[in-house]
Formats: sequence, structure tokens, C-alpha cells
Amino acid sequence: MQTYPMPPDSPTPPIALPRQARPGHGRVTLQDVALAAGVTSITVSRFLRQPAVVAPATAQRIRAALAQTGYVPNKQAGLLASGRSNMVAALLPNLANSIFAETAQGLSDGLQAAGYELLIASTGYSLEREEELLRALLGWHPAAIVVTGRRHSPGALALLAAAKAAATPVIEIWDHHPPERAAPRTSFTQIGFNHDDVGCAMAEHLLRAGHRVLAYVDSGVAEDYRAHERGIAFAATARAARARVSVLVAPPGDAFDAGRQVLGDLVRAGPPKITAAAFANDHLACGAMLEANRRKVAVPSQLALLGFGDFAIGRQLSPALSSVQLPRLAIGSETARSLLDALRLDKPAVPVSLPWALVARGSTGPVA
Amino acid sequence: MQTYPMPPDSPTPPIALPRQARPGHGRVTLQDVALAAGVTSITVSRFLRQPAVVAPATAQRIRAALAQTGYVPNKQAGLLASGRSNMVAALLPNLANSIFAETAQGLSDGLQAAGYELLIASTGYSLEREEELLRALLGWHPAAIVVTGRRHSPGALALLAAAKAAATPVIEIWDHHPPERAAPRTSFTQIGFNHDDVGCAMAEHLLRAGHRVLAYVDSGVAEDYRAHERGIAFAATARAARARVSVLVAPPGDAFDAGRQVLGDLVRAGPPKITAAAFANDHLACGAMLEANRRKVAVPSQLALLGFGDFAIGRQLSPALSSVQLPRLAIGSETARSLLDALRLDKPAVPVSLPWALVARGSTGPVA
DNA sequence: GCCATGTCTGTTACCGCTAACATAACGGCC
DNA sequence: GGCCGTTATGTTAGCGGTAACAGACATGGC
Repeated sequence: MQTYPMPPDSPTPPIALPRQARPGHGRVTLQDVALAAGVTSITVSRFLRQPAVVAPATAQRIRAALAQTGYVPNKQAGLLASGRSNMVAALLPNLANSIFAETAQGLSDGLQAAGYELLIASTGYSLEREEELLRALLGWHPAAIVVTGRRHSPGALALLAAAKAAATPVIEIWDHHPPERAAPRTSFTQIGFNHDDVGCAMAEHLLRAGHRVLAYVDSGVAEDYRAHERGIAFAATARAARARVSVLVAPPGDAFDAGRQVLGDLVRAGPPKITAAAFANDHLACGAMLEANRRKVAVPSQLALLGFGDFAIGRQLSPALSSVQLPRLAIGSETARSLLDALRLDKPAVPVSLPWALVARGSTGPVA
Repeated sequence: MQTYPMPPDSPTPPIALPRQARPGHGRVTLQDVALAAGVTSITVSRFLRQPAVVAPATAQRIRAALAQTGYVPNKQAGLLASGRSNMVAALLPNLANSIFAETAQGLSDGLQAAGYELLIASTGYSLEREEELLRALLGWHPAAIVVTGRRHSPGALALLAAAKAAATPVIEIWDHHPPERAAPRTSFTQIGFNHDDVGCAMAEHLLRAGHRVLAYVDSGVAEDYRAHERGIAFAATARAARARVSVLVAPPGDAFDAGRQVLGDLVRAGPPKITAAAFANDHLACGAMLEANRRKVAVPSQLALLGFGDFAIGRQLSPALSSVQLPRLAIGSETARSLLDALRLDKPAVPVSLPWALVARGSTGPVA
């Protein structure tokens, strides 16, 4: 090693040192690969993005250098330089709930297949939390944004509108609803289904079976406005048919237990006696069904039960639970598809109204 | 606007144009905020990171400028410059499965609270897919990596070992197992529980109740080696006690249906008749229970059933399903905690062995 | 009154990568 | 042989932030 003569007593070198270089992360960079391959970094960069444009011999050397060094591209740097992003931000109320978990799975699979990555966060049904998370996620400059439902805080709406204005696709999932005339706002692509329609269909199903005294059991999660909307549509449809309707709210806590508890209220109510109940979700309905079995309340002759969500367990009970089959996975996969199309063609994502189906089983009458 | 004199016929200005500037993303940058506040960008940057060091008057102006411009920090740029990352990459087998969904929720909540973000991907129980995803996620230079289980492909192991060598915490969740002497490898922090212990405990519980002819019903997901390990430990324990054990494998498809189907095999088997069965998960066990109810097979006197996972539905059946209660959420939240500690103190994450409990209910004998 | 000290803000040089432009090497053609 | 168009690679200047260092200015002690 070469040393320069230096006055023995000077504790620091008198010459102005070049400013200390940034340490870096100690990882392999494009430069390292380029050095090993005997080219410059841009050639390696090009090889990684469009292998066809580099000469075969060079490509071979680069391939070897990549393998030897174990290079992992730094995406922050790449995205910063190119201004592009291959990241999709998704906000869901909850991951533990099987409904949204399946949607997340569909979304994740669809995006992964196309080389996009999913940045996911759960809001816990809170609009404030949604806004906060949205703000944080926007810092990643995501290629697209997925939010759940059409209700957002004013701040969140402003952020979404700004993103949309900057040509970032914004998709609202789990809902599909005409714009509200009362409070018009920027509209976003919706992928889901109309909860009003489902509420109507649930009521009609029960009315058609001859029931005249109905109940809707709303979710205990106050912020789940979609369950609430179904209840409103359910009640309106029933009233329009001159049937009686009461709306109960499930207690918080374990949904099966809540359903059990609600069954007590349902059979106690009246006169006139409630003869059919629709629930905000299948867990509540299953709880009610199990409690009915225990109390020897005959289903459906004494009380018909109708769920929502078509969870696997409902099919296993006796009688099997009638329910509404939802496109849980499809919402995720269609969102991915629509998003990818939009990004590829550089135009807004197309809204999709997805099919659902009321599946009549034993709990609401004899099955043909 | 000021114009410079120019020869009227020259189609392009004769002066070498400055190279065309990169367009940028059209978003508000620190520069814009700084301009509005009458300072330079570094001051705004400092204000955002350590508000205390800027003078109160300046801080006030910056606050106003931030609000006025609607600045959203660009994280790619920030991370690239600082070399830090506030992103945690997590690989789970599946999001739709409630077990892992709850873990994801716990992880997500814990990290969000500390300002970290979760980059999540699902492997579908495939080790190849895990490696592929790991490679992609590493490009983000995550602050930490969370993977499920202790089995990985050789390539994935190499990547994880390299990450660990670069001081990135790597955590394996849902498992807690002494290192295997047969094939030693880099060891990572484990947060979970020992599946062998659970398998032993399940067997012991049934043996204690006097059963001598047992069965273990393994998961239909071939790659779920943890369920398989529990089965092996279960069988070993039973054999050590000189009891008979058979191992069945559940058919693929809906787990409730699979459980129903397996019940047929269980009652048909013998002689000697199987008197107790343990299952790879509660869904299988519930299916078996419902089928037993239907066929009037007395539980537990004729056949005792023991689940794994303590899903909500098991408690609702009659008799209630005995099962193993798991720290589903805790695995997520403890992982977040351990990770955050490790990052804060810049030392490896501490492994955590989390408690589980065999909950005896009606399905394996009279409850005291 | 002078220098040491502390507080606040600015200058410079990067982080690792890519867009735009520049250039070298080559072959074909008249 | 000079000109041209291709093809393959290199040079330069950023993307939007932050680390390290450097000043400017006010304050205080002797």
C-alpha cells in the first residue's frame, strides 16, 4: 500500500479529505455486475429490460456475471429513475374475515402473475384509518389504488381524486352503485355488486314463500354500511309488499354466539310472530340455525332463515342454509384483470358488475 | 415573456439545446414545498424528519406550505437516499385461510402502528413460488423478511441467508423447532410453536381417555408439512404407548365435505374399531362431527373426535369439538413486536415460542 | 471587544438506476 | 473510398430525496 509522507504529529491529515462517500448498502449493484461482465452498467440495465437488444456474446457474459454476483435489482432506484411503478396499493376493511381474505387472494394472484406487487393494508372498517393509510401508501407512488366500498372520508376522497387526475387507476371494490345525486363527487371504477339489489332479492325470496312478518338482522359492525344498505332495501321491498318488517342489530362479539342470541329475540317477538329472518352474514345465520336446532324451533316451518355470503359451513347444517352466493374471489381477480388492462392500455379501468345468486336450500322452504 | 433575437429561417435554434429534461411525475416535490415556504428543500426534509431542529417561525411557514401544496413524500427517493427501508416483506401460504389471515392481520396492525408497511405475497404452499416471490420482494430491500415455516427451497435458503448476513432480520413463523442435525443450515429466528409437541399432546389426550385404537386424519394439502409432522408425532406417541394408530389422508376439496367422507372410512375401519380420531384441522373435524350426527354415530362414546385450530364453529356443534387453541393472531403481533425491537436495537430478532392449549370439550369425553 | 459556542439553514455530492442523446463499429452500395 | 443506415454500446444528466459538511448569525464569558 502506498503511503504519503505526513508530519508525524498531525492528528488529522492536513489535506482536505474528499468528503466521505456515502456507504451504500453493501449490496451488489449494476456497477458490480457490469464490471464483472466487462461492460458498463447501462448495458446490463438494458439486458435486464430488453435482452434482445444486446449482442448475443455480451448477453452471455452478462448472464454469467449476474449469476456469479447474485445481483438483486434495487426497485426503489429503478422506479425513481423511470418514474414507473409496479406496485398496487389495496385497502381492505379486514384480512381475517374470510370474505376479504379471498378477495385479497384473487387480487394477489392476478397481480403477481403479471409481475405487479401488492401493498396491502387493513382499515378495520374505519374511514379515518383509511385516509391515514392511503396517505402513507401514496408515498410509494403506486401504479393503481384499490379501496373497499364507495364511502370515504373527505380527505381520502380528495387524495383519490388527485390520484385519478394523475391517471392512476382507482378502483372501488365490493360495491357497484349508481352515483348518488344528493352528494355528487368524483366517480371511480367500481367492481362488485349492488347491495340494494341483493337486499330486494332476499326480501322477495321470503315474500314469495308466503312470509308476511319478516326480520332483518343487521351486522354488529356499525361501520359495515353495505350490510346496512341491504337491510334498508330488504325492509323497503317487504313494506312495498305490505308485509311487516323489523330490523334487529346483532350484538358485538363472536358472530355465531350473536346469531344464537338473536334467535331468542326472533322467537320471542310479536305478535304477530316473525316467520322469516334474513341476516347480514352467514355466521349470524348459522348461529341462529344451531340455536334453533337446540331449542327445537322448526326451520323453516316455524321460522325460515336466510343468510348472506354462502360460507362453507352453511351448506353443512340441517336444514342447509339458504344464502347469497358472492363473487368473493372474482372481485379480486376481476379487479386485477381490469387494473392490468387499464395500465397496459393507459386508459381508465372498466367497471364490472359481478353476478351473485340467491341459493335456496332447506332453511327457507322445501327444495325442489 | 422575453424572447431572444433569432435568425428567422433557422428551423432549430443553432445553440446546442440543453438536453431535454426528464419529465418527472408531475407531483409536488420537496422543492415545491421549499419554494412556497421560502427555504431550501433540505430544511423541509429536516422538518419532516425532526421538527424540533427547525426554528419555530420556519416550521410554521413550512407547515403552511405543506398544507397548501398537498405534498406527499416520495418513498422510493427517500429510501434510496437514506438506504433505510420501512417495509417488511411477508410470505404466507395462503391469505384466504382464516389461520394465516389472522396472522397477517396481527402483523399488519403491529407494523402499521410503528410506521412500517407490509408487502405481502402468498405462496400457495409452493416452495418454488416462495423462492420466486422472495427474489422479487428482495428488490424492495425490505427492512425485514417474514416467511412461513422452516422448509424452503435451496435457492430461497441462500437468499434468506444472504439477507441475514446483511443484517436484515429474517423470521420464520408458525413453527418453532430445534435445528435438524441431519441437514444443518443457517438458522433463522422462529416465532411459533412446536408441532411435534402438539401431535404428542393430541395423542396423549386421547390415550388418557382410555382409547387404544386411534387414527390421525392428515390434511389433503400435501405441502402442509406441519400437519404431517403433527401426525408423525401423534402416531409415534400412540405407538410408544402400545396403542394402534392408522393415518388417513383427507380427500382434496371442501374441508367439511372431506371430513364427512373420512368419517365413513373411520367407522368402517377395523376390527379393531377405531375409537378416537385426531384431525389436521377443525374444518375436517367439524365435517366428521356433522356426519357423525347425521349417521347417529355417538360422539364421543362410539368415536371421539379431536380437532386442531379451535375455529369458532367447533364450539357451536354438539357435542362441542375438543381442539387445540392456537396463537393465530399472536404469531402475527409477536412477530411484529420482535421485528420492531430488532430493528430499533439493531440486533437479531429474538425467537418466541408461543403457547397453545388443548381445549377439552364434549367431543373427547365428558367435560368436568 | 474578541473568540468560543450553539442554533439554524444552506451547499454539495451522492443513493442506484434509467431516459435521452452520442458515438463507434460494421456492412452494403454506388 | 466515401456515404449511409444499422446495430451495439457508452456518456451525461437527471429521478427526489438525504448524509455530511459548511456557513451565517446570535449569544455569552472573560
